[in-house]
Amino acid sequence: MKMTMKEIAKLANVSQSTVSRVINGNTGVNEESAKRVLDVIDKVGFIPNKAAQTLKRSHSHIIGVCITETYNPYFIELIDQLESQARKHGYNILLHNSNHNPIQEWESVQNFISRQVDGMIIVPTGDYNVERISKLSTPSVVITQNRKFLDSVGLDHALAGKIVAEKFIHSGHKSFGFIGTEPDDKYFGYRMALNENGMKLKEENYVQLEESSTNNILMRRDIESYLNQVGNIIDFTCAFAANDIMALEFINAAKDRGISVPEDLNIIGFDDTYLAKIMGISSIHQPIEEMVTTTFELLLNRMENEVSSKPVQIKLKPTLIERNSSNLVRVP
Amino acid sequence: MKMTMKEIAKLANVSQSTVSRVINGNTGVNEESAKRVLDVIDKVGFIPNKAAQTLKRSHSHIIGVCITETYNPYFIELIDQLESQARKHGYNILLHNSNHNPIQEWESVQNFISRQVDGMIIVPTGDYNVERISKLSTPSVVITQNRKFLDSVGLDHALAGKIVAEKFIHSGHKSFGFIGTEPDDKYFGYRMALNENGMKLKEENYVQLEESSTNNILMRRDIESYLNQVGNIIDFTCAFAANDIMALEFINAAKDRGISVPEDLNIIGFDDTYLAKIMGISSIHQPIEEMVTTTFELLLNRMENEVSSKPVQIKLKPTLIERNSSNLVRVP
DNA sequence: CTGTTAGCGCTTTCAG
DNA sequence: CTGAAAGCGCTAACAG
Repeated sequence: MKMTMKEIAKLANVSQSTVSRVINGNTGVNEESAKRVLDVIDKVGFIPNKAAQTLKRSHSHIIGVCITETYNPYFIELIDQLESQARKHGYNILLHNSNHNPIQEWESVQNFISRQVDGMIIVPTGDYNVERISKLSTPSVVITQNRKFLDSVGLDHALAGKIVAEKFIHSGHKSFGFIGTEPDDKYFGYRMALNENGMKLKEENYVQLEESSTNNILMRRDIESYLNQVGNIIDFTCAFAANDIMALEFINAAKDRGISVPEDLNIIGFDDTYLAKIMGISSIHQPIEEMVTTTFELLLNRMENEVSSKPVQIKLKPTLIERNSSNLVRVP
Repeated sequence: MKMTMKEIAKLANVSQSTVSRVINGNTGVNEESAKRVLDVIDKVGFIPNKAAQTLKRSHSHIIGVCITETYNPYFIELIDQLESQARKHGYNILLHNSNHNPIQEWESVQNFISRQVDGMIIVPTGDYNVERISKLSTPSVVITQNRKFLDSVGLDHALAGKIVAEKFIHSGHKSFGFIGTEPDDKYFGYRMALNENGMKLKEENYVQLEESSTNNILMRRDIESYLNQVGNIIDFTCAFAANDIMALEFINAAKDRGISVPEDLNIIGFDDTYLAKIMGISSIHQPIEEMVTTTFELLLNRMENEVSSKPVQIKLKPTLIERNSSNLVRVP
């Protein structure tokens, strides 16, 4: 069942190298023999062994992709783009999930190396491994975030925060909230823009979720506990959520307490996943397709040119997609 | 930067085969030399070339996975399980997405073969390729569906339909709806159970969505057009949706017309994705983890034993997870 | 316990 | 235009 070139060669009455030649582009092979080879290949359904090709050519046409989670639908759209654009360029995807675990991340990277991947695309678990990844001879690019040492294509999160802040201010809001895990650029950009406009983000209006709340039971529990803590009285009339799931969960929790969105509370999420689309939640859109396109440009460039120039940091621009949840009705 | 065993051997003053021995389990190697080798490996960060190993051992420790879409969050949970369980067994995942396209599916399979995958796990696009896949020397198992010719682990969809039907009848409903693309086992099981209980599923209560509605804009459009067609009057008080997204979209569309769930309309979805969990939608739960576990059992078994026994069809049992959307309030 | 040797299946000079 | 031959990095007899 599993043929080799040698056998094809015998069947077609040519040498193995001729078989190889016709498979790799036909250059300089007599039409007759070429046809004969092609016929045999077709008849027996021969498929060349890529392990051997990889060994010989020392490149595999595989790209290792390591993401941090699959919980957020955002990552699915990312995987989808990655897979389809990779294929467009003639590459396959070896997919790993680090689950936010730096050790697992490093193991994945080692695995990629051992498989002779031609490049890696990584959503890092943090700063843990980026520097040593940058020292490897296999080119990598960070996606979704910006990190030193490596090419990276992310989003201008601070600008996202600013856009949201300005939208809220423009709508006439006076008290603001934030829903997220640890403070990040989104948060800082949001707060700063608020300050610049003479507004303030009160500390008690930071609905802080545990970093580990990457599953809905925990997330909802954290939200409930916040709400109970403030006696079910939400002191803000608008809030920026660090992702769409958080936005949605907060909206649900509020609704259970008779607080309606957008009537009593305006919410803007982040990622603009289909969750936001289905539920009519305003959200900061990340241009995933463009992000992936840019990532491949960088990666393919590094793969082709040995030249190791300085890493570049690309920050794409976020845009606000307005839907019902920030559609001021009677709030302030 | 990229070392080979030969170089390690030289640095550690042993032969290449000794290096190979210590890497592959240390059996029968003098402790001294072993330690020396290990030290060198550690110092230079040597990682063996799996392409060479694959070529030599003629197995790759890769499993090819080909799914049909990423739109439904159900598939994400599937990918996640597949990846983590594969890793647990020492395998990596090569991920492809056929996008419901049989031609792409076959290309993926060929690609898998060329990469010497040890096995394949496939969500088929239909019956197009299963038979010829079954003839390949690489073992495969179908997941999520049941198909002839190949080992397959799916769900008892007809039973799911029956469970839903009985739940609705038990709640006292008298008129029933169905939301989905083409009629399938879910639908038939549902209708049959209804009939057996003296009830009827009227043809005009079949909210038929285009097969291609695998993105929310199209799906919503189809729902809207159905609703407009029936003059915004929903003739049923309960409906079974073929997946959670459809359920949610229908609930939203109904809500826009002043029809509340569960007050005026009960809905049960399918897949029990986090969408259902977050939104409080009752749904038929698919035991994804168990499904994947079973799939690996079958696959690993085929991979280890050359014996080609008859393909087995496994149908796991669905369960209904009741949430708010089927929580009868005043409907019938 | 360890080194030597012969390939795994393919690509790629090098001659002819 | 085409065959012979070397070798990619590794494993696994086979001798010692």
